[in-house]
Amino acid sequence: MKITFPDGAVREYPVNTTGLEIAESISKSLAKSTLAVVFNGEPRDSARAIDTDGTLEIVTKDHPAALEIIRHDAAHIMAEAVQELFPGTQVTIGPAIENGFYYDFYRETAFTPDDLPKIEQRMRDIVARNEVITREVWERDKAIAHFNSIGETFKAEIIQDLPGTETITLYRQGKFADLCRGPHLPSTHKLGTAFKLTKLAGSYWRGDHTKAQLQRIYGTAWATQEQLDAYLKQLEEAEKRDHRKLGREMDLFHFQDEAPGSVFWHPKGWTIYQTLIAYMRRKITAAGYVEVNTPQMLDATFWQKSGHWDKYRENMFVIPDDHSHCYAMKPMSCPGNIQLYKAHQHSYRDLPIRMAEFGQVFRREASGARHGLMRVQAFTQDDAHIFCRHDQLEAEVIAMCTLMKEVYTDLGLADSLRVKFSTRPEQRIGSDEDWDRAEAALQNVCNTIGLNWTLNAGDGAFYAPKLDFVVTDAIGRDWQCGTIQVDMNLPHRLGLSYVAEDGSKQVPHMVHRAILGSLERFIGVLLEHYAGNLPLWLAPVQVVLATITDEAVSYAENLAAELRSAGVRVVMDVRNEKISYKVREHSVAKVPLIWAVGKNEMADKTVAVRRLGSQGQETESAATAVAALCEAAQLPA
RNA sequence: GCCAUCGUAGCUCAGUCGGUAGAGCAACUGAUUCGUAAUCAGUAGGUCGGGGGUUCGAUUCCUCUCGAUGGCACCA
Repeated sequence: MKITFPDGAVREYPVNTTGLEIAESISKSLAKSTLAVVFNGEPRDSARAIDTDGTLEIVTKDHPAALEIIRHDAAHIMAEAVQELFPGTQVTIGPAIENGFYYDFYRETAFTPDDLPKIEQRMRDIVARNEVITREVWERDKAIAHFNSIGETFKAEIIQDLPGTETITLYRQGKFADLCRGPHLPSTHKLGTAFKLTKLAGSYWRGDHTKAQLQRIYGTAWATQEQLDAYLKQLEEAEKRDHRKLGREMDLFHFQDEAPGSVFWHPKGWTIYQTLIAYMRRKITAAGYVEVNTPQMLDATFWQKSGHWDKYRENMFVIPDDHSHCYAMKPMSCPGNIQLYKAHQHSYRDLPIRMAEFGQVFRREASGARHGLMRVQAFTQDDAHIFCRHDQLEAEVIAMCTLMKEVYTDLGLADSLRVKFSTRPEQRIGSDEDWDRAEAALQNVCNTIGLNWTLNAGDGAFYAPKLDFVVTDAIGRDWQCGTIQVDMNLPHRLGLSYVAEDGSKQVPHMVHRAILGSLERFIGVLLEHYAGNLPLWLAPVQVVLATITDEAVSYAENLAAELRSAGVRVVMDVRNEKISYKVREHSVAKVPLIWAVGKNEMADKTVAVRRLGSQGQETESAATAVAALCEAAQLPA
C-alpha cells in the first residue's frame, strides 16, 4: 500500500503495517516520540494496523492533535488513579477540554480538596509504571453485560444509547479499562508529567439536573512543563484583572449580603456608569432614536397580558400588596415600551419608531448563578425597541448592527467580540415564512458587518431568531452583552397596529435590541478587558494634579479650575507627601494622567505629564497640555 | 436550585487541640516641604456573617440560615 507523508513523499509498505512501524522505518527517534498518528485526517492509535493507501501524519508533542490526545489520556489515567484509591467509584465521562480535561465520577461520599494531591500523586505513579495502553473492539451486548457486571452502570447506559453502527472500543491500561473512542497514547509513560489537578466541582449525569449528581475533577495537561508553567502563570495574571478585585482596588463598587446581586456604586464607579450612558445617549440620538422611561413596578395583571407571568414568573420579583392583587418588578422593558406605542394611533408614515429606554430591570437569578457585576439581579439595560413595517425590517437591523459595531469599536472591544446567530428552535411560534424572512435578514447582516460570527442553530428564542454579541471575561467565561431579536409575537399578542397606505390596519414588526446589554455586566467586561486601565474618556479620574511643594498649590489650583470648567474630571493632590508617594498611589489607582507641578513648572508655566504605564514624564507647556487634555477627555464623537 | 469550599479589622491573611483575638497594608494624629511607584513616629480599629444548641465557658464543636467562591443546571 502507498502511504503519503505531509511533505509529499510517498512510500510503499506491506498491508497491515502499524503507524508506529512506519515511524520506525523513518527513524528510531521519531518512533520514540510518536504519540499517535493521523491517517487520512482521522486521529488514530499508533499501534493500529493500516490496511489501505492514504496520507499519514506522525503525531509528536508539537503536532496540533497532540494536546487533545494527551489531555484525554490524562483523564483516563486520573480515572484509573481514582478507582485504585477509591474502590467502588463509578466512572462516567471524561473528555479533553480547552486547556485540560475533566472526569465525572459517581461516588456516595464526596471528594475533598485534600484528595486532589493524592490522586495526582497516584497518576504520577501510573505514568511511572508505564502501563501499555491497548485498544479492544467489543461486541455491543457483551460490553453492556461486562460493564453492568462490574457495577459500571453509567458506562453500560452510554453503550446502550450509542447508535447501532458505532464500533464499541475499550481501552485497557493496567487493570483499568474504559469505554472510549480513542485514540490514545501507546503507554501511560508518554503522558509525561506536565499536568496538574485544578479543581473539584459538581455536575449532573448527562448535564441534566433531574439526573444523578456527579463529582467532577478538573485538571490541566500539556506537552511540556514550560507550557504548563506558562498556563498557570496566565491564570494568575487573569486573576489580577478580575473585575471584582479591580472594583475594590479602584474603589468603584461593592456588594453587601443584604442586597445579593445588587450593586452599591461608589462615586468613581458611578462616574463610569454615567459616562457610558452619556455616550450611548449621544450615539442613539444621532441614530434617530427617541428616549423614554416606563414604570418599574406594575400590577401582576399587566404581566399576565404580556405573557411574562406564564413564561418568566420564576425569575420575577413579586410584591404582594395589602389588598387582593400584587405587583411585580419589571424584568424587561418591552411591554412598557409597547404601552407608549399604543398611546397613539400610528400611520405607516410614522414608522420606523426607534424607542430607547435605559430601564432598570429586576430578575431573580438562581443563587449559584450570581457573579460579581456579570450576573446581577438588578441592572440597567440600554434597551430599545424598533417598531417598523416589513419593508423596513432589514434596513433597520442592518442599521442597528452598524451602530453596534461603531460602539464596540469606540470601546475597544470590536476585536474580541463574537456574534452568535441563533436560529429557530423546535418549540416556536409564528409561521415558517416569518422565520425565513427574519433569519435571512440576520444572516445577511452577519455577512456584511465584518464581525466573527458563528451559527447557533436552533438556539433562538421561541418568538424570534437573534444575534447575540458575546465577549469572554478574564477567567475565560463567555458573557452575552448586545442582542438583536426580531420579535414575531408581542406585537400580535398585545394588539399593535398601524394604518397602512391603503387604509388597512397592519401589525408592525418589533425588534428588541440592546447594545451594551446590562450596564453592570458591560462595565465588568470593560474593566477586565482593560485590566482597569480604562481609556481616558471613561476613566473616573482623568488627571491628578499633584504638587511637589506647597508653593505650587495655587498654580495647580488654577490649572485644575481651567480643566474642570472644560468638563475634565480632575483631582487635586496637595497632601504633604513626597511626589514619589503620590505617583505610586495614583498609578496603583490607575489614573491615566498625573500632572506634577513644583517650583520649576510654576516658574516656566509648564506641567510634568506622566502617563499611566510609562516609566518617566514629559514636560509640556501648561497651555498646550490643558488644550490637549480638554480635547482628549471628551466622549468619542 | 445542586455539589464542594469558604465567611476573623476597610483590604490580604494568621490564630485559638473550647478559656471572647494578632500581623502587614489602608485609616487617623504629629513631625517632615521632600523632583516622579511606599519619609518617620504614634494612635485607633473586630459581638471572629446571623440564629439556635452542646458546655461552667463557643470565634473554635454541632445545627439551621444568609452570603460569597469554583463548577453544574438556568439565562425571555
